[in-house]
Amino acid sequence: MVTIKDVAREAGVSVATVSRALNGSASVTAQTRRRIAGVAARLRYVPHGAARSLVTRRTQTVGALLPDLFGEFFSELIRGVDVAARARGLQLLVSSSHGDAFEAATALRAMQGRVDGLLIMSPHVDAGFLREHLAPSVPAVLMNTSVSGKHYATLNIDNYGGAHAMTRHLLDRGYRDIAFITGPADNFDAAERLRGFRAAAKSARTQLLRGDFSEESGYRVGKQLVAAKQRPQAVFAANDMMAIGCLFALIEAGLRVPQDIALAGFDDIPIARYVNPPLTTVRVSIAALGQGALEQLVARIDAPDAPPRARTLDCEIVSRASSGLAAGPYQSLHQRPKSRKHHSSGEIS
Amino acid sequence: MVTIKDVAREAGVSVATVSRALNGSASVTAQTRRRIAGVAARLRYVPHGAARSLVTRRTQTVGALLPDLFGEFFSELIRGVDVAARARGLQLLVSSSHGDAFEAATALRAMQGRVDGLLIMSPHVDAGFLREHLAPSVPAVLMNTSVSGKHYATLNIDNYGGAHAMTRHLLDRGYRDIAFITGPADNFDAAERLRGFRAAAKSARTQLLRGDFSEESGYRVGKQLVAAKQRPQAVFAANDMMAIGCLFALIEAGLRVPQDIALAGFDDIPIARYVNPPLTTVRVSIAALGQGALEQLVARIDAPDAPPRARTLDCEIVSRASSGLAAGPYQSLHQRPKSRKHHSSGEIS
DNA sequence: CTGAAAGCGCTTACAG
DNA sequence: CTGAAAGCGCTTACAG
Repeated sequence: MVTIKDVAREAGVSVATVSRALNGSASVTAQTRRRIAGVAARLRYVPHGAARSLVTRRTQTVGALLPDLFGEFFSELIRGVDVAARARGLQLLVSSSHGDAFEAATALRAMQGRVDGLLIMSPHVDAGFLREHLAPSVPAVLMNTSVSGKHYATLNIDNYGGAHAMTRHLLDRGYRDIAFITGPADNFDAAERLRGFRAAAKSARTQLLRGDFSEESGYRVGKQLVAAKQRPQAVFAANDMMAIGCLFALIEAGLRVPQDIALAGFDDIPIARYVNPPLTTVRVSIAALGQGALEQLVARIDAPDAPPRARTLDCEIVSRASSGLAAGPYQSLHQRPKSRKHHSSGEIS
Repeated sequence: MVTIKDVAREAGVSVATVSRALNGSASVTAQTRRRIAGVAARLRYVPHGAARSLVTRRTQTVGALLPDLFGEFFSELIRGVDVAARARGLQLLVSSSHGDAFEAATALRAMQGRVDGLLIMSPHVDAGFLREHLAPSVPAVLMNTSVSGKHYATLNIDNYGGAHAMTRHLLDRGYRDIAFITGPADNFDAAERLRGFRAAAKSARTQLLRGDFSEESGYRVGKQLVAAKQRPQAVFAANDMMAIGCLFALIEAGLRVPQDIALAGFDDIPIARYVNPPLTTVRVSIAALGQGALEQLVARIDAPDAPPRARTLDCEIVSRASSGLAAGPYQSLHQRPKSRKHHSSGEIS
């Protein structure tokens, strides 16, 4: 391994000068700097990150604690974080799939001391958990959390507003009898979406059907609806996967969407526009969530003593055929309003 | 910040003893160990990762250099890596979206010295690039690469075998006139898939149509096919996105799939089973790719001087309605059919 | 079984 | 502008 000593010896200067030259300190002759840079390049010198971190107290790394890495949502989230991190020269340490609070705590502790700050999104993380496992000195931003923004920086999707707007959208299209498929009872997003639906649907006939965010649960609810004596005019599912499961059940039973029953979801996952009919849904800019969270974290690292901010990201209604819009012309994934790239194993061109 | 000194003082022992107790060294009384563990917990002591890395020469971190983090493929890949890494107590540093070789080189250098080993998948990375930017002392595993396994550990998907098996599948179903939609000319996966098709289709009538892995290119090829005087009996696209683009063009023109023309893709992206008719395709276990790569890397870290291995992962044919299978009952994403496995080259060297 | 001390590779006041 | 030296927090031979 090549160290700063080797460079110093080779360039005929002290290690202090090498350090200053390579870190762009002003007090080095242009000539000396050039010579040192040349030697460093020739020797393929790469500074030892751990040694530097030990003395600077900075790792140039941020950690992301996520419930999962898989699926549309997390992959876009992490990419948003990655892009914003790269723009600031920060590395990204990820950790996910913590089945329980103990695993989440282990991951959280393992990250402390290796990162300058933490992005946290986890169902296991509440105020008590943080008090127990997160050192107060570690800057952190909580995402999609019910934890109060009083003591921690937070960034939430406007689940309430999105569900409210979608409910109004359905009401505006004339649907007066609307069923809502709920998400898991203990899920913060699900609760907020339900709250938004309830607030907007006060004047309508409503019913709640229990789901758990899975496609299967949507399918089961769809079967129930098919068997019911009186069907609602529209179904609003708390996420797209349930809406799609429900859609399959309705179509299997020979019902027409939206003529017999309208349908809407939440998330705008890519499959939403591929199903038949394409699904009306609420779009969340997930990349913006990731990017915004990283920027909030950087601000917090730079000014740890500033009061934490509680931010909320807007949603957008995407109206497609499942709520009554006429089918449009063919559009590829790449021509969507907000274009997103899709990679498969082959697309590593 | 709480350091090992604080724990030592509080427990009335030397820092050496604290270190030994906390790291599970045998030569510490159970009683001393207990006392120290108690003090450490009370003080919420977390060892400083950088300091430890500096002396142990281990970071307990592996880096993953990927072309992107977004989409089905990478999200599943990274999860496979993450799960395997967690099982071994390793952290995961990710870096992606390098537009050119310079960015990839920057990312590669930034990771060196912060990780114990590297997982590399990048279109910019070839033998020359590695010679230039990767220190020979850094253990690495290359994925989906054309770089020879002589000098580097590699892990590839069996693109050749998968394409070969799919072509045979189409031949077995009686299609004798098969068109192949190619991927980008300079893409390794695309070239291998083409090679597999050619080898298996020797006895059939074939034609090649140029695509670039994008949905649009598949759509364009579909339009060409519709306009052609004589159509092939089946189309095999080098990836699913092109197959889906092609499918839309065919359906738009009023052709029936598979009655008028059969269709197959490669990758088994989730959308493949949602389109109408569901798409016959080649499935790659991407999570297994990520997991396998991490395990190869760990082996390399543990035995840097062992000769590098070149491994290949099998693919699996997933037969759905687009190649003539009758539509089955409703199945959710999570209940995807286990279809027959084909066994090909398996492990080389 | 435990402690004193050296040292990992770097940065940064402090002198000059 | 440059160098000698201290020190970041930890681990680990080396003594005892």
